[in-house]
Amino acid sequence: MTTEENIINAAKEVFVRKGFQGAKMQEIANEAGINKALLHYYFRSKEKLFEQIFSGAFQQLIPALSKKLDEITDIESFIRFFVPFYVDFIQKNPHLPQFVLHELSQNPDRIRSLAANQGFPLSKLSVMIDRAVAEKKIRPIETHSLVINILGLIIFPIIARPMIEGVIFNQNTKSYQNFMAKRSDEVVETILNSIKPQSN
Amino acid sequence: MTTEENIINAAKEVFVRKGFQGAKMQEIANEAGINKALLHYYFRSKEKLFEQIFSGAFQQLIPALSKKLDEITDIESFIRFFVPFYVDFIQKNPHLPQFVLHELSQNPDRIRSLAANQGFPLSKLSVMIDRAVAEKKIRPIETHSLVINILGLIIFPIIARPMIEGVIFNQNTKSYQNFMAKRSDEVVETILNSIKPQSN
DNA sequence: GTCTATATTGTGATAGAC
DNA sequence: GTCTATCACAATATAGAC
Repeated sequence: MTTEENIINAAKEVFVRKGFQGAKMQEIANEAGINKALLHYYFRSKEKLFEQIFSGAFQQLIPALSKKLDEITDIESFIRFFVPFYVDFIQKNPHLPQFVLHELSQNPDRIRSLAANQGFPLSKLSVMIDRAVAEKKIRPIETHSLVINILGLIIFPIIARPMIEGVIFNQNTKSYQNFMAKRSDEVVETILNSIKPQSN
Repeated sequence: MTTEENIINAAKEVFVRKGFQGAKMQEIANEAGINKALLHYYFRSKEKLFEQIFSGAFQQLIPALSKKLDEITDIESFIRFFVPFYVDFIQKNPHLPQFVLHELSQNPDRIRSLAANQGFPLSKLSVMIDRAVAEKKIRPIETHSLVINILGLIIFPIIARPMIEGVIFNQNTKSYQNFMAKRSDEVVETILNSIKPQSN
Protein backbone atom coordinates (compact mmCIF):
# COMPACT_ATOMS: atom_id res chain seq x y z
CA MET A 1 0.00 0.00 0.00
CA THR A 2 1.41 3.35 -1.00
CA THR A 3 1.61 6.22 1.47
CA GLU A 4 -1.04 8.09 -0.47
CA GLU A 5 -3.50 5.19 -0.24
CA ASN A 6 -2.62 4.87 3.41
CA ILE A 7 -3.51 8.51 4.01
CA ILE A 8 -6.75 8.20 2.05
CA ASN A 9 -7.83 5.25 4.15
CA ALA A 10 -6.97 6.97 7.41
CA ALA A 11 -8.67 10.19 6.34
CA LYS A 12 -11.80 8.32 5.29
CA GLU A 13 -11.96 6.63 8.67
CA VAL A 14 -11.59 9.85 10.63
CA PHE A 15 -13.63 12.20 8.44
CA VAL A 16 -16.56 9.80 8.21
CA ARG A 17 -16.56 9.24 11.95
CA LYS A 18 -16.01 12.83 13.10
CA GLY A 19 -17.10 15.04 10.20
CA PHE A 20 -15.05 17.83 8.68
CA GLN A 21 -15.09 20.11 11.73
CA GLY A 22 -14.62 17.30 14.20
CA ALA A 23 -11.75 15.64 12.34
CA LYS A 24 -8.24 16.82 13.24
CA MET A 25 -5.21 16.51 11.01
CA GLN A 26 -3.25 15.13 13.94
CA GLU A 27 -5.73 12.28 14.38
CA ILE A 28 -5.59 11.42 10.69
CA ALA A 29 -1.80 11.36 10.87
CA ASN A 30 -1.90 9.10 13.91
CA GLU A 31 -4.40 6.79 12.22
CA ALA A 32 -2.07 6.56 9.20
CA GLY A 33 1.02 6.11 11.38
CA ILE A 34 2.76 9.16 9.95
CA ASN A 35 3.08 12.84 10.90
CA LYS A 36 1.05 15.90 10.04
CA ALA A 37 3.59 17.39 7.65
CA LEU A 38 3.23 14.45 5.31
CA LEU A 39 -0.49 15.04 5.02
CA HIS A 40 0.21 18.50 3.69
CA TYR A 41 2.89 17.18 1.40
CA TYR A 42 0.41 14.86 -0.36
CA PHE A 43 -2.71 17.03 -0.09
CA ARG A 44 -2.13 20.75 0.28
CA SER A 45 -4.79 21.38 2.88
CA LYS A 46 -7.41 19.80 5.10
CA GLU A 47 -10.09 21.07 2.72
CA LYS A 48 -8.49 19.39 -0.30
CA LEU A 49 -8.04 16.12 1.54
CA PHE A 50 -11.64 16.30 2.64
CA GLU A 51 -12.91 16.83 -0.89
CA GLN A 52 -11.20 13.64 -2.01
CA ILE A 53 -12.94 11.66 0.70
CA PHE A 54 -16.30 13.34 0.40
CA SER A 55 -16.74 12.98 -3.33
CA GLY A 56 -15.91 9.29 -3.10
CA ALA A 57 -18.29 8.78 -0.19
CA PHE A 58 -21.09 10.59 -1.96
CA GLN A 59 -20.77 8.51 -5.09
CA GLN A 60 -20.86 5.40 -2.95
CA LEU A 61 -24.04 6.47 -1.22
CA ILE A 62 -25.97 6.64 -4.46
CA PRO A 63 -24.99 3.42 -6.13
CA ALA A 64 -24.69 3.07 -9.88
CA LEU A 65 -27.37 0.65 -10.97
CA SER A 66 -27.58 1.16 -14.71
CA LYS A 67 -26.03 -2.16 -15.69
CA LYS A 68 -28.17 -4.24 -13.36
CA LEU A 69 -31.24 -2.33 -14.48
CA ASP A 70 -30.82 -3.58 -18.02
CA GLU A 71 -31.76 -7.04 -16.75
CA ILE A 72 -34.70 -5.88 -14.67
CA THR A 73 -37.89 -4.75 -16.33
CA ASP A 74 -40.60 -4.67 -13.72
CA ILE A 75 -40.82 -2.53 -10.63
CA GLU A 76 -41.48 -5.29 -8.12
CA SER A 77 -38.37 -7.14 -9.22
CA PHE A 78 -36.39 -3.95 -8.87
CA ILE A 79 -37.60 -3.42 -5.32
CA ARG A 80 -36.86 -7.03 -4.38
CA PHE A 81 -33.38 -6.64 -5.81
CA PHE A 82 -32.48 -3.14 -4.69
CA VAL A 83 -33.66 -3.11 -1.07
CA PRO A 84 -31.57 -6.06 0.19
CA PHE A 85 -28.64 -4.85 -1.90
CA TYR A 86 -28.77 -1.39 -0.39
CA VAL A 87 -29.57 -2.50 3.16
CA ASP A 88 -26.55 -4.76 3.03
CA PHE A 89 -24.29 -2.02 1.76
CA ILE A 90 -25.47 0.51 4.35
CA GLN A 91 -25.09 -1.94 7.21
CA LYS A 92 -21.49 -2.45 6.15
CA ASN A 93 -20.97 1.33 6.06
CA PRO A 94 -23.27 2.56 8.80
CA HIS A 95 -21.62 5.95 9.27
CA LEU A 96 -21.60 6.89 5.59
CA PRO A 97 -25.15 8.28 5.32
CA GLN A 98 -24.90 10.46 8.42
CA PHE A 99 -21.55 11.75 7.20
CA VAL A 100 -22.72 12.65 3.70
CA LEU A 101 -26.02 14.15 4.81
CA HIS A 102 -24.40 16.13 7.61
CA GLU A 103 -21.73 17.62 5.38
CA LEU A 104 -24.30 18.44 2.70
CA SER A 105 -26.48 20.17 5.26
CA GLN A 106 -23.48 22.17 6.46
CA ASN A 107 -22.59 23.14 2.91
CA PRO A 108 -25.21 22.27 0.29
CA ASP A 109 -23.05 23.74 -2.45
CA ARG A 110 -20.74 20.78 -2.17
CA ILE A 111 -23.26 18.89 -4.27
CA ARG A 112 -22.61 21.20 -7.20
CA SER A 113 -18.98 20.22 -7.23
CA LEU A 114 -20.04 16.63 -7.89
CA ALA A 115 -21.31 15.28 -11.16
CA ALA A 116 -25.00 15.33 -10.38
CA ASN A 117 -27.50 12.63 -11.16
CA GLN A 118 -24.78 10.11 -11.67
CA GLY A 119 -25.91 6.71 -10.72
CA PHE A 120 -29.57 6.70 -9.88
CA PRO A 121 -31.53 5.83 -13.03
CA LEU A 122 -34.79 7.63 -12.33
CA SER A 123 -35.97 7.52 -15.93
CA LYS A 124 -35.72 3.73 -16.17
CA LEU A 125 -37.69 3.46 -12.96
CA SER A 126 -40.33 5.81 -14.30
CA VAL A 127 -40.85 3.55 -17.30
CA MET A 128 -41.29 0.51 -15.09
CA ILE A 129 -43.73 2.32 -12.83
CA ASP A 130 -45.78 3.69 -15.71
CA ARG A 131 -46.17 0.26 -17.23
CA ALA A 132 -47.08 -1.36 -13.91
CA VAL A 133 -49.68 1.34 -13.32
CA ALA A 134 -51.12 0.89 -16.81
CA GLU A 135 -51.38 -2.84 -16.20
CA LYS A 136 -53.02 -2.09 -12.84
CA LYS A 137 -50.36 -4.03 -11.02
CA ILE A 138 -49.72 -1.08 -8.69
CA ARG A 139 -51.53 2.10 -7.74
CA PRO A 140 -50.21 5.35 -9.24
CA ILE A 141 -47.16 6.80 -7.50
CA GLU A 142 -44.57 9.34 -8.50
CA THR A 143 -41.11 7.96 -9.13
CA HIS A 144 -39.32 10.31 -6.78
CA SER A 145 -41.80 9.56 -3.99
CA LEU A 146 -41.13 5.85 -4.27
CA VAL A 147 -37.37 6.34 -4.29
CA ILE A 148 -37.46 8.67 -1.29
CA ASN A 149 -39.73 6.30 0.62
CA ILE A 150 -37.37 3.39 0.00
CA LEU A 151 -34.25 5.34 0.94
CA GLY A 152 -35.90 6.80 4.03
CA LEU A 153 -37.06 3.42 5.32
CA ILE A 154 -33.56 2.02 4.88
CA ILE A 155 -31.38 4.93 5.95
CA PHE A 156 -33.35 6.40 8.85
CA PRO A 157 -32.97 3.47 11.27
CA ILE A 158 -29.22 3.54 10.63
CA ILE A 159 -28.81 7.27 11.13
CA ALA A 160 -31.09 7.31 14.16
CA ARG A 161 -29.58 4.26 15.83
CA PRO A 162 -28.60 5.92 19.12
CA MET A 163 -32.04 7.45 19.46
CA ILE A 164 -33.87 4.26 18.50
CA GLU A 165 -31.70 2.10 20.70
CA GLY A 166 -32.14 4.50 23.60
CA VAL A 167 -35.77 5.54 23.33
CA ILE A 168 -37.46 2.64 21.54
CA PHE A 169 -35.38 -0.28 22.76
CA ASN A 170 -34.35 1.04 26.20
CA GLN A 171 -30.60 0.81 25.57
CA ASN A 172 -30.92 -2.82 24.57
CA THR A 173 -28.45 -3.28 21.72
CA LYS A 174 -29.59 -6.84 21.08
CA SER A 175 -33.15 -5.66 20.46
CA TYR A 176 -31.90 -3.13 17.94
CA GLN A 177 -29.75 -5.69 16.16
CA ASN A 178 -32.63 -8.10 16.08
CA PHE A 179 -34.80 -5.42 14.58
CA MET A 180 -32.21 -4.56 11.93
CA ALA A 181 -31.68 -8.20 11.00
CA LYS A 182 -35.24 -8.31 9.75
CA ARG A 183 -35.20 -4.82 8.30
CA SER A 184 -34.57 -5.74 4.68
CA ASP A 185 -37.56 -8.07 4.43
CA GLU A 186 -39.67 -5.60 6.34
CA VAL A 187 -38.87 -2.70 4.01
CA VAL A 188 -39.62 -4.81 0.93
CA GLU A 189 -42.95 -5.84 2.39
CA THR A 190 -43.83 -2.31 3.52
CA ILE A 191 -43.04 -0.79 0.15
CA LEU A 192 -44.82 -3.47 -1.88
CA ASN A 193 -47.92 -3.24 0.31
CA SER A 194 -47.93 0.52 0.01
CA ILE A 195 -48.14 0.39 -3.79
CA LYS A 196 -50.55 -2.52 -4.15
CA PRO A 197 -53.52 -1.71 -6.36
CA GLN A 198 -56.78 -0.68 -4.68
CA SER A 199 -58.74 -3.79 -3.73
CA ASN A 200 -62.23 -2.37 -4.35
CA MET B 1 -36.14 39.19 27.58
CA THR B 2 -33.40 38.52 30.10
CA THR B 3 -29.77 38.21 29.03
CA GLU B 4 -29.84 34.53 29.90
CA GLU B 5 -32.82 33.86 27.64
CA ASN B 6 -31.16 35.95 24.96
CA ILE B 7 -28.06 33.76 25.14
CA ILE B 8 -30.12 30.57 25.07
CA ASN B 9 -31.91 31.68 21.92
CA ALA B 10 -28.70 32.71 20.19
CA ALA B 11 -26.95 29.50 21.20
CA LYS B 12 -29.86 27.38 19.97
CA GLU B 13 -29.74 29.11 16.61
CA VAL B 14 -26.00 28.62 16.15
CA PHE B 15 -25.62 25.14 17.66
CA VAL B 16 -28.53 23.72 15.70
CA ARG B 17 -27.23 25.18 12.45
CA LYS B 18 -23.53 24.39 12.91
CA GLY B 19 -23.36 21.55 15.41
CA PHE B 20 -21.16 21.51 18.50
CA GLN B 21 -17.83 21.42 16.68
CA GLY B 22 -18.88 23.90 14.01
CA ALA B 23 -20.38 26.42 16.42
CA LYS B 24 -18.01 29.11 17.75
CA MET B 25 -18.51 31.05 20.97
CA GLN B 26 -17.78 34.28 19.09
CA GLU B 27 -20.62 33.64 16.67
CA ILE B 28 -23.04 32.92 19.51
CA ALA B 29 -21.96 36.15 21.19
CA ASN B 30 -22.50 38.09 17.95
CA GLU B 31 -25.90 36.50 17.45
CA ALA B 32 -26.88 37.53 20.98
CA GLY B 33 -25.40 41.01 20.57
CA ILE B 34 -23.04 40.62 23.51
CA ASN B 35 -19.42 39.55 24.00
CA LYS B 36 -17.79 36.22 24.62
CA ALA B 37 -16.99 36.88 28.27
CA LEU B 38 -20.68 37.08 29.14
CA LEU B 39 -21.28 33.63 27.72
CA HIS B 40 -18.79 32.22 30.20
CA TYR B 41 -20.25 34.31 32.98
CA TYR B 42 -23.70 32.72 32.54
CA PHE B 43 -22.59 29.24 31.46
CA ARG B 44 -19.14 28.18 32.54
CA SER B 45 -18.08 26.51 29.31
CA LYS B 46 -19.10 25.78 25.75
CA GLU B 47 -19.90 22.22 26.77
CA LYS B 48 -22.27 23.31 29.54
CA LEU B 49 -24.03 25.76 27.24
CA PHE B 50 -24.38 23.05 24.64
CA GLU B 51 -25.94 20.60 27.07
CA GLN B 52 -28.66 23.11 27.87
CA ILE B 53 -29.53 23.47 24.20
CA PHE B 54 -29.20 19.81 23.30
CA SER B 55 -31.41 18.42 26.04
CA GLY B 56 -34.15 20.86 25.10
CA ALA B 57 -33.83 20.08 21.40
CA PHE B 58 -33.96 16.36 22.01
CA GLN B 59 -37.11 16.57 24.08
CA GLN B 60 -38.69 18.61 21.31
CA LEU B 61 -37.84 16.04 18.68
CA ILE B 62 -39.82 13.33 20.40
CA PRO B 63 -43.05 15.11 21.20
CA ALA B 64 -45.07 14.34 24.28
CA LEU B 65 -48.33 12.85 23.10
CA SER B 66 -49.80 11.24 26.20
CA LYS B 67 -52.61 13.73 26.71
CA LYS B 68 -53.79 13.66 23.12
CA LEU B 69 -53.58 9.89 23.13
CA ASP B 70 -56.23 9.68 25.80
CA GLU B 71 -58.74 10.90 23.24
CA ILE B 72 -57.58 8.59 20.46
CA THR B 73 -58.31 4.90 20.62
CA ASP B 74 -57.71 3.44 17.18
CA ILE B 75 -54.50 3.27 15.25
CA GLU B 76 -55.74 4.79 12.00
CA SER B 77 -56.98 7.87 13.84
CA PHE B 78 -53.61 8.16 15.53
CA ILE B 79 -51.78 8.05 12.21
CA ARG B 80 -54.12 10.61 10.67
CA PHE B 81 -53.53 12.86 13.66
CA PHE B 82 -49.85 12.36 14.29
CA VAL B 83 -48.37 12.52 10.79
CA PRO B 84 -49.64 16.01 9.86
CA PHE B 85 -48.86 17.22 13.36
CA TYR B 86 -45.28 16.01 13.18
CA VAL B 87 -44.68 16.98 9.54
CA ASP B 88 -45.81 20.49 10.41
CA PHE B 89 -43.52 20.69 13.42
CA ILE B 90 -40.51 19.37 11.54
CA GLN B 91 -41.04 21.72 8.62
CA LYS B 92 -40.99 24.61 11.07
CA ASN B 93 -37.77 23.27 12.62
CA PRO B 94 -36.03 21.66 9.65
CA HIS B 95 -32.54 21.62 11.15
CA LEU B 96 -33.54 20.05 14.43
CA PRO B 97 -33.49 16.37 13.37
CA GLN B 98 -30.12 16.57 11.66
CA PHE B 99 -28.71 18.36 14.69
CA VAL B 100 -29.98 15.87 17.25
CA LEU B 101 -29.10 12.80 15.21
CA HIS B 102 -25.65 14.12 14.34
CA GLU B 103 -24.76 14.95 17.92
CA LEU B 104 -26.08 11.61 19.11
CA SER B 105 -24.00 9.80 16.51
CA GLN B 106 -20.93 11.77 17.63
CA ASN B 107 -21.59 10.92 21.25
CA PRO B 108 -24.30 8.29 21.82
CA ASP B 109 -23.81 8.56 25.58
CA ARG B 110 -25.51 11.92 25.54
CA ILE B 111 -28.78 10.02 25.44
CA ARG B 112 -28.11 8.58 28.87
CA SER B 113 -27.95 12.05 30.37
CA LEU B 114 -31.53 12.60 29.24
CA ALA B 115 -34.60 11.14 30.83
CA ALA B 116 -35.21 8.27 28.43
CA ASN B 117 -38.53 7.20 27.02
CA GLN B 118 -40.13 10.43 27.96
CA GLY B 119 -42.79 11.38 25.52
CA PHE B 120 -43.40 8.62 23.05
CA PRO B 121 -46.18 6.38 24.37
CA LEU B 122 -45.26 3.07 22.79
CA SER B 123 -47.40 1.00 25.12
CA LYS B 124 -50.60 2.85 24.25
CA LEU B 125 -49.81 2.38 20.58
CA SER B 126 -49.25 -1.33 21.12
CA VAL B 127 -52.72 -1.67 22.60
CA MET B 128 -54.28 0.06 19.60
CA ILE B 129 -52.34 -2.07 17.18
CA ASP B 130 -53.16 -5.32 18.94
CA ARG B 131 -56.86 -4.53 18.88
CA ALA B 132 -56.82 -3.50 15.22
CA VAL B 133 -55.02 -6.72 14.35
CA ALA B 134 -57.48 -8.80 16.35
CA GLU B 135 -60.36 -7.12 14.51
CA LYS B 136 -58.55 -7.76 11.23
CA LYS B 137 -58.53 -4.07 10.42
CA ILE B 138 -54.78 -4.15 9.79
CA ARG B 139 -52.17 -6.79 9.13
CA PRO B 140 -49.85 -7.69 12.04
CA ILE B 141 -46.98 -5.28 12.57
CA GLU B 142 -44.64 -4.62 15.46
CA THR B 143 -45.15 -1.32 17.22
CA HIS B 144 -41.58 -0.16 16.94
CA SER B 145 -41.51 -0.97 13.22
CA LEU B 146 -44.54 1.19 12.60
CA VAL B 147 -43.12 4.06 14.63
CA ILE B 148 -39.76 3.88 12.88
CA ASN B 149 -41.41 3.70 9.46
CA ILE B 150 -43.48 6.78 10.18
CA LEU B 151 -40.56 8.78 11.56
CA GLY B 152 -38.30 7.74 8.69
CA LEU B 153 -40.77 8.72 6.01
CA ILE B 154 -41.20 12.13 7.63
CA ILE B 155 -37.67 12.93 8.75
CA PHE B 156 -35.57 11.55 5.89
CA PRO B 157 -36.73 13.98 3.17
CA ILE B 158 -35.95 16.85 5.55
CA ILE B 159 -32.50 15.64 6.51
CA ALA B 160 -31.62 14.69 2.96
CA ARG B 161 -32.93 17.88 1.39
CA PRO B 162 -29.67 18.97 -0.32
CA MET B 163 -29.19 15.50 -1.79
CA ILE B 164 -32.80 15.16 -2.90
CA GLU B 165 -32.92 18.65 -4.32
CA GLY B 166 -29.64 18.09 -6.14
CA VAL B 167 -29.90 14.53 -7.37
CA ILE B 168 -33.64 13.88 -7.63
CA PHE B 169 -34.91 17.34 -8.55
CA ASN B 170 -31.86 18.67 -10.43
CA GLN B 171 -31.33 21.69 -8.16
CA ASN B 172 -34.92 22.78 -8.67
CA THR B 173 -36.01 24.14 -5.29
CA LYS B 174 -39.60 24.63 -6.44
CA SER B 175 -39.88 20.94 -7.28
CA TYR B 176 -38.67 20.02 -3.83
CA GLN B 177 -41.08 22.41 -2.14
CA ASN B 178 -43.91 21.09 -4.25
CA PHE B 179 -43.00 17.58 -3.24
CA MET B 180 -42.87 18.50 0.44
CA ALA B 181 -46.19 20.32 0.32
CA LYS B 182 -47.87 17.02 -0.44
CA ARG B 183 -45.67 15.00 1.86
CA SER B 184 -48.01 14.79 4.83
CA ASP B 185 -50.88 13.30 2.83
CA GLU B 186 -48.47 11.03 1.05
CA VAL B 187 -47.00 9.62 4.24
CA VAL B 188 -50.43 8.98 5.71
CA GLU B 189 -51.49 7.16 2.56
CA THR B 190 -48.26 5.18 2.35
CA ILE B 191 -48.43 4.05 5.96
CA LEU B 192 -52.11 3.17 5.89
CA ASN B 193 -51.71 1.19 2.68
CA SER B 194 -48.72 -0.64 4.10
CA ILE B 195 -50.73 -1.96 7.03
CA LYS B 196 -53.98 -2.74 5.22
CA PRO B 197 -55.20 -6.29 5.82
CA GLN B 198 -54.42 -8.94 3.24
CA SER B 199 -57.05 -8.86 0.52
CA ASN B 200 -57.13 -12.56 -0.32
C1' DG C 1 -23.68 42.37 34.96
C1' DT C 2 -21.03 43.81 31.26
C1' DC C 3 -17.08 45.15 29.15
C1' DT C 4 -11.82 45.12 27.27
C1' DA C 5 -7.69 42.92 27.46
C1' DT C 6 -5.10 38.89 27.91
C1' DA C 7 -3.81 34.25 28.96
C1' DT C 8 -3.68 29.52 27.19
C1' DT C 9 -4.28 25.99 24.44
C1' DG C 10 -5.51 23.83 19.96
C1' DT C 11 -4.83 23.34 15.12
C1' DG C 12 -3.74 24.06 10.20
C1' DA C 13 0.15 24.95 7.71
C1' DT C 14 5.19 25.76 6.47
C1' DA C 15 10.53 25.64 6.78
C1' DG C 16 14.29 23.17 6.51
C1' DA C 17 17.31 19.09 7.77
C1' DC C 18 18.03 14.44 6.30
C1' DG D 1 9.59 11.32 0.79
C1' DT D 2 9.72 11.74 5.56
C1' DC D 3 10.82 13.82 9.64
C1' DT D 4 11.30 17.61 13.65
C1' DA D 5 10.61 22.10 14.84
C1' DT D 6 8.11 26.10 14.48
C1' DC D 7 4.94 29.64 12.84
C1' DA D 8 0.51 31.93 12.72
C1' DC D 9 -3.77 32.26 13.96
C1' DA D 10 -8.19 30.63 15.80
C1' DA D 11 -10.86 29.57 19.78
C1' DT D 12 -11.94 28.62 24.68
C1' DA D 13 -11.47 30.60 28.85
C1' DT D 14 -10.11 33.94 32.58
C1' DA D 15 -8.60 38.54 34.94
C1' DG D 16 -9.79 42.68 36.24
C1' DA D 17 -11.75 47.47 35.40
C1' DC D 18 -16.13 49.75 35.49
